[in-house]
Amino acid sequence: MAAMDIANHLRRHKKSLTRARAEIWHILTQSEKPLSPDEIHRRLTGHKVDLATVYRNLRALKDIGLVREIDLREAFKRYEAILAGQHVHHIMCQVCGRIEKVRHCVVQDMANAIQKESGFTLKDHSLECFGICPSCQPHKTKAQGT
Amino acid sequence: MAAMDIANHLRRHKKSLTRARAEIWHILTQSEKPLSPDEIHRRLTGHKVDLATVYRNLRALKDIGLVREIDLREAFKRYEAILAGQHVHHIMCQVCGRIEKVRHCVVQDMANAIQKESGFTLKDHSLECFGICPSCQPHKTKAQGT
DNA sequence: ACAAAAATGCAAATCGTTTGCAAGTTAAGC
DNA sequence: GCTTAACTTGCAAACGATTTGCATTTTTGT
Ligand SMILES: [Mn+2]
Ligand SMILES: [Mn+2]
Ligand SMILES: [Zn+2]
Ligand SMILES: [Zn+2]
Repeated sequence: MAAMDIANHLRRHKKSLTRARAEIWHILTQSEKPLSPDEIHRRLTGHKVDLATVYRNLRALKDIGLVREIDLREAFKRYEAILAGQHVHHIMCQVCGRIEKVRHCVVQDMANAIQKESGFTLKDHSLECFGICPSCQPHKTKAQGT
Repeated sequence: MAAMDIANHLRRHKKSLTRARAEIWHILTQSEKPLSPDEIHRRLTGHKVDLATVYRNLRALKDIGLVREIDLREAFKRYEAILAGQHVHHIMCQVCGRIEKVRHCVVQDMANAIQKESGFTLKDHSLECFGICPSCQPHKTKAQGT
């Protein structure tokens, strides 16, 4: 989604391009990881924006396909801009919480199997991974014999 | 997880096998789909059990690996018994809400790619699918030429 | 600039889930 | 079977993320 297109995309869906929306969109496009509504709210610097407005706008942006909602088993959801129609998943370190993108998606390969097994037509999926990031890898030391 | 083993599994974790736990476990093992805390609560027939107790027990069972928590983008989480250490995913119909198990898991194949791309060691993942079930498939009619 | 449509701030409401505490139940050893 | 410590429960209150009603402000299309 090119920066210029957002206004048109919004207009097509009868949504206005407001100050809050522009700023939220900018924050999301600049972030290297998905952000929570509260994180976004705290990064809003210009004109004051209510947290409820952040929630309303995230939902609006999600509804028209500009933003993706992500569940990483936290108390809240995270949101990220969908750039160039990209499809990504995430992996979160179970030790330090670091989050990275995973561009591989092997689920398409699964769709046929699912179709045969259950008769469902696959439309969408969530795949979130959890593991241990390079910095948190347990150091391999020689066994100390108890 | 054989029915007899649950008591031992609980004991190993310093948990008691209470009336509520036994009944919740029974309900989960009988259900063909993951249930919400409220659904479980409503299915409890014997001695009265508080909803808070259902939540506490679901968490306890999850913590010791007897139960899996599932997020299907609803307002609540669902829970299912982990039988025989099985690893399953789910697919939910976007039209009627029907939920079925997906036994295929292609994520393992992805682990190597993730390891190479991000250096993360994969420990766990969530994969939930959304689509259209056989009953809800749009009927293919001949094009009417507008 | 103008009227209509959409969005916002603010405060209150929602709602799934959690928690403190006193009372009840279970586990384990005798 | 008792006895006690550990664990669990009911109940009501608290929590925290998210949503909503409504009066007011901003944005849009002409
Ligand atoms: Mn995918
Ligand atoms: Mn899997
Ligand atoms: Zn880490
Ligand atoms: Zn269906």
